[in-house]
Amino acid sequence: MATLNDVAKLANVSKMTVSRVINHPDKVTDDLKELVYQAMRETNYHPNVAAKALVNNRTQIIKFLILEDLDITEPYYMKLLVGIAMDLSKQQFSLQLVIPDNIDIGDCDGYIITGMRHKDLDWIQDLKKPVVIFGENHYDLDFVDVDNKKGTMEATRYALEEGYEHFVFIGIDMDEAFEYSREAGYMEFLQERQMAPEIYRMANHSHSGSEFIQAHIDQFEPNTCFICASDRLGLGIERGLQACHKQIPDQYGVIGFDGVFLHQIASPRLTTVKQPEVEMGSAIAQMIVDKVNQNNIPQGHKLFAPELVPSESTR
Amino acid sequence: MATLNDVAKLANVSKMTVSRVINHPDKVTDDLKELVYQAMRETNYHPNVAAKALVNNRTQIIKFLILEDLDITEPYYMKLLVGIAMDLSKQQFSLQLVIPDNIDIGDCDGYIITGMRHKDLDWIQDLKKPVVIFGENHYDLDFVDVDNKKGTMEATRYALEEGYEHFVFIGIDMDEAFEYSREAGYMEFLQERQMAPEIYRMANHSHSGSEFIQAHIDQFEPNTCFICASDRLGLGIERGLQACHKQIPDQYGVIGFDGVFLHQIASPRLTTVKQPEVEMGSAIAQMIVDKVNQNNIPQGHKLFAPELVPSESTR
DNA sequence: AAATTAGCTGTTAGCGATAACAGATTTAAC
DNA sequence: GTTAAATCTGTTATCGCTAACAGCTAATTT
Repeated sequence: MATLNDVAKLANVSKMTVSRVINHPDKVTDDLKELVYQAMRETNYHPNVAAKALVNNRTQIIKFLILEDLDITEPYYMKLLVGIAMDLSKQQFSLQLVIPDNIDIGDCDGYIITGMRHKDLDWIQDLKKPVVIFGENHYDLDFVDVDNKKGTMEATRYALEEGYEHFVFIGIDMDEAFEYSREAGYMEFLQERQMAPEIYRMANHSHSGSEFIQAHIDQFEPNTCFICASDRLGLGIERGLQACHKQIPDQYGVIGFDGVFLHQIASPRLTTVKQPEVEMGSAIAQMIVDKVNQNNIPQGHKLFAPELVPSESTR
Repeated sequence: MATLNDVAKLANVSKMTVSRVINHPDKVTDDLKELVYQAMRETNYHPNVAAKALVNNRTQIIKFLILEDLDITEPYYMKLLVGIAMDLSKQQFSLQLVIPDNIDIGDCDGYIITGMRHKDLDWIQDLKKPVVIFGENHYDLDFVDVDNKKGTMEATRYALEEGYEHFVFIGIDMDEAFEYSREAGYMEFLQERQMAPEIYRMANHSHSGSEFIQAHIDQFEPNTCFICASDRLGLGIERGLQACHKQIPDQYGVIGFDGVFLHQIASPRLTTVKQPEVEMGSAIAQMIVDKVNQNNIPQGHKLFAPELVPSESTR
């Protein structure tokens, strides 16, 4: 591998000039810059990450902490991870995956955390390195998330446009910001139209959705659309309706949330609110790298517009 | 952070001795070793990865290449990744995730590759760094995989023990080693008992399985058990049977393969051949690290015994 | 008992990069 | 035209660690 020195010799300048061309190009004349760029191309120069890390007292490592139970979330993070990993490597950072039962050893330059709950606030605030959260929160922690409220709002609007007359929200019984936002989007849309919301909350499992429907099917008139807080619940609702011999999408509609894998394997395929996972991953990566480079200054938050993907579970 | 120097001072030895205690403990007397260990504990010493990497001309980075389409495999690799990541970080390596549409920049010490197909052989053999494959192959490339043959063998045995009389294999129409091994396990088991195998191959999608059953249900007498090459196919077979109003598990049994997420959300829950993903991940990590440390010498392969997990889709 | 050897431990140099300072050159100012 | 200021480039030292060699002590040999 070519080093700074090789480039410097070829360009007939000092290592320092080459280094400056890379890190402070404004402090070098254009002539020299051209020379150096040329030499870099000829030698196929790529900076040595270890050396850079050493001299900057960095590790070039970002840790990705998944605080949720993997058995539940398994498919969810794969694409997010891809988005994060792609962007981090472009910036010469690598990723370390950390899950709870994996004692966290070794240093890093920053953390990306997902699945954060209230109880985690204390130790997260005590972390000495920059942190970015995936998932909205009200703690002044920088975060990236999908616009949950907008998602359910559009889902409800879509259900209305497709001619359903009743709208029931199937939520997750968790005391977390994303759930409140999803409920809020649904409620706000209905209230603007003088309609009363109807919300049920349950554990985020397909079987809870299925059992719930079978136990309460009498309460739900035909032409009802179920807006669900997750595809997993949506899948369960579909199953429950099928067990009751109801027609989807004619008699009942179902809309999920996430658009991560599960909606594809549902039958009928689930209309869902799809999250732009890869882009969100990139954004998180960008945010944590910026934060590392800018001395841990706050970055605020970024909400991504979800996309309603119509499929077979609605008309 | 404490450095070698800090430890050395506290223990009243030279940096070199401390370094030796870590890397060549046999070349240091026990007394000194104790002293140094004590000092390391007191200073809470952790080696600086960047410095180590720099001096060893390493990157301490392993790349994980996923050559398959992520939309298909999404949930599959998450736990494997966790296993790999856990073990790699223990050895002070970090992971870089690489997928095809992500130009692969930057150096690394070794590769873990999954989803390899025949056509990939050439460039993989040309890689200049150690490689370990996830997935069996006949190319003399070191690999880790589940014992595919054993898996379908046990699945078929289980179906027989549960009283099914006919055994049909639903395979994936891919010309790859893992598929042949899965078929071989099924065939061998039947042939030992003088029974004729019956194999159908199709695309690895739940919908292909479902359509296949609906088109050919007449060919399959009751008391047949379908041994599937994937949970995805198993799920589809279940759906097809249900569409034909057949009883699972009484009239027909279904056994999947993988045990990665999908079997849980099937209804009835799918009996499956579960792969020990996390352990396989650890093994891959260990293998690639050994290979890096041992100058790229061949490591052979490791097959992991799968576990048959009975559930609702068989008696 | 002197000479050889084996076994530890310490010293030096260098991995590839950068910050801080010093030095050289150009430009501006009087 | 000399001096001061501004701008650019090079030199030196350093980040934390380890290989290679040098140096020392203690054990072994003759």
